[in-house]
Amino acid sequence: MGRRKLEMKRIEDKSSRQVTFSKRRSGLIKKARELSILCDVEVALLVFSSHGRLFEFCSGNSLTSVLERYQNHREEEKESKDADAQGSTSENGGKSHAELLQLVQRLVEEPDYEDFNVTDLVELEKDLTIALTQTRNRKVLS
Amino acid sequence: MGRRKLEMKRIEDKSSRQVTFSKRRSGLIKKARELSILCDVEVALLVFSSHGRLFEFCSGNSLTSVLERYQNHREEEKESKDADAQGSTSENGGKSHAELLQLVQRLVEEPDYEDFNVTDLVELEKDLTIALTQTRNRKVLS
DNA sequence: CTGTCTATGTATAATAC
DNA sequence: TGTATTATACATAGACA
Repeated sequence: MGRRKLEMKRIEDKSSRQVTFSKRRSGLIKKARELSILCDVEVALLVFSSHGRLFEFCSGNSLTSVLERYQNHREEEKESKDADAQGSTSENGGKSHAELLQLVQRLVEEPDYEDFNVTDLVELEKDLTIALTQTRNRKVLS
Repeated sequence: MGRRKLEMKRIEDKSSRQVTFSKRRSGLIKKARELSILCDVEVALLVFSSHGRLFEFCSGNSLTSVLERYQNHREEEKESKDADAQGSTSENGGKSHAELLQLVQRLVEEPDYEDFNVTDLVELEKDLTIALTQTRNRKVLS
């Protein structure tokens, strides 16, 4: 977005890093504001400079209210996870991707694989959904 | 940034609004991530869709830790405001803004003002820097 | 609703002051 | 140290699948 392409790693030169920080920070805040206006959604953004200075943007009245909403959201999320964690193998969300891959592979290669029953399949579906969500999140970030 | 320029107001067509939300949200998260990597700073971003879904980005391990840092920052700020509301010359940062103003005024009006030596000037500079930082913080938060 | 394409509008890295 | 300019890279609106 400038004269040349930047590698995605920490800018080593202190001076350029500072300049880039200043420019990109305002750009980011501008875009956060645009998103909240155009799409009529709540947005909160916090940036701490390396020297501890705080820059923030918030679509509504106060960042505090957004943060409260975040806390509520986390609690609700936790409750719903607890609710269906009854069938889950681990607290934080099903099997590892490697495990899932093996499971799916067995299922595909051996259609009569006898350890599978409806309960297993329901759990498998849930794990795949989680894995899918995680993968999508990573994609957005790359 | 597309075929035509968008007005900065809520997009009325529900479908376009949703599409724009999806695209700009990923763009914003990507840029938040780039800022945190390139400039080696802490960034937290929260977006609530109109249907209450949460999308978030956080540069470190957990949003919680960033939010804690935010809370601390607010407390420190409150303390420093309280401090200079008293017109303090106290521990945490030099002279009151009123005192500084007088000092600078004397310096400007009387170039030969005799009480100034290098040590005083160094201290003055330090005080001005602190005052500047406090003013900037207030500006950012307003 | 998700992905793709592409013309255009924006953001910004480097540079000049 | 900013501030302004410019050349590029990037984001995305609209259209379509």
